[in-house]
Amino acid sequence: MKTDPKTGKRDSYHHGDLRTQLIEAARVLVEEKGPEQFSVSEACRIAGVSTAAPYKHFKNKEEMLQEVCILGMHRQRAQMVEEVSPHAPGTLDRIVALGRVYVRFAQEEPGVFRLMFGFANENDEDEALKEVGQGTFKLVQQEVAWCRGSDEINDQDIQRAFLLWSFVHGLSFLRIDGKLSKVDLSIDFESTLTEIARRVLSDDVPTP
Amino acid sequence: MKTDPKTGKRDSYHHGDLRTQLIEAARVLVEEKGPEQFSVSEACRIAGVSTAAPYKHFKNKEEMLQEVCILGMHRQRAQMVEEVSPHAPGTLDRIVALGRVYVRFAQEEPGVFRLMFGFANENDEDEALKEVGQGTFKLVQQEVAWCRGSDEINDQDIQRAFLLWSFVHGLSFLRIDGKLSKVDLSIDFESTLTEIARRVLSDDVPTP
DNA sequence: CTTGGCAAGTTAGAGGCTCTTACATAAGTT
DNA sequence: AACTTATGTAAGAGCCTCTAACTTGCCAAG
Repeated sequence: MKTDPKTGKRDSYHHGDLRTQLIEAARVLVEEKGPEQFSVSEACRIAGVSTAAPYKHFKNKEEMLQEVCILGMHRQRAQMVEEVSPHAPGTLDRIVALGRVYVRFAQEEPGVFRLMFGFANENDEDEALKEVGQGTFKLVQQEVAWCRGSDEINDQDIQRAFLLWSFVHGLSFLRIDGKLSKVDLSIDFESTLTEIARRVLSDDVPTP
Repeated sequence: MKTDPKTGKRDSYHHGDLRTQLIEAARVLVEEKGPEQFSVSEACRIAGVSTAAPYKHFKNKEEMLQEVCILGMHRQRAQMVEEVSPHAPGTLDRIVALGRVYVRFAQEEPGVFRLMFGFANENDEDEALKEVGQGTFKLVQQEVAWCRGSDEINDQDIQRAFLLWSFVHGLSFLRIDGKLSKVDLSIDFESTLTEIARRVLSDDVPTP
């Protein structure tokens, strides 16, 4: 059932694992050329099947990209959970860890990261997408509440979690869009994230 | 030289103002359907010319979108300059005004706003784009320096300006991507922006 | 062991898009 | 009036997405 990577020919008529391999091919292509430039045809060439084959597994191109998108969100979340775990609950370190994963994921998989947001707005109806996204945001809210010394998330926590999210989101996009190179200042992300978390989570900030 | 909006027919063989009208049609389409969905053919239909006509005025589709992009950046900058002027230099109000324009522009012209960033990364070579973008960022840096009580921009100012930019950038994108509606908390942008500016520009922030 | 059904491939093709080439027309210049 | 240049059209190559109809091979029931 294996495909020959050179010729794209298969042993048998049936592919065996086309759906999975198409998603992986799509992921690679999205990363290589950006979400816009991705074409189903090219993914077919990689998987070694006819251009009509994907339509047995996906409704259309969009649904294919959606799978890439969801897998990306799961990877991101898994990294967050892992990277947060070494730190004691209720510490800034955990919040910084979440931010670090966010920014790093954007840098390591800019194509998928773009897809995750260039996409979700139009496909807002999709429940799976919405749920994963909200779940990840809940992680941040919970950390903020713990930092405050409470298990319960209140409105202020949500507000502050959203501010932190906005910040790392903007930072991630500016970074992958190369806007940082124009700031001819090298930025240490670790300390920047810590600094921002401190400023957002402080209860009392003097007016400058 | 006028085109009949109903039939798309013209009085004369020559259009007279095709370049301008194509850019405007492109802007409208980018706004209506998003930068991805924009097609040159559709712009031609609106302008009432053959699909080959644009190629007398633009190298390709990308160059057409680039014009839309640059005009957008100029609009954004003009709004900033105007909205900042009523406030006294060296006040937080001016910084907040810049942020307000940024977020508002994203909301009022999400298509063009997306284009301005989904685009610039690939077309980094283009000098015109780079210059306008850097110029706008310089505005923020200058305001930050003034807030500090100096005319000279130092490294800390650049750093802080970049933090502010990251924040409003992320806020803008999360907003137009509808991620805010999922935070079932209504957010007052004016006070949020003020709060963030305060926190970023403070010299001394207590550790939470 | 045959056979009928189903899942998952194929080929062919419709209709859309970008962009090129060759030609046609208007407008300005000498 | 003739030449030149700018700006339009028509036709078509070569992509793309997605559909329809056909084919192949697996699996289960008789």
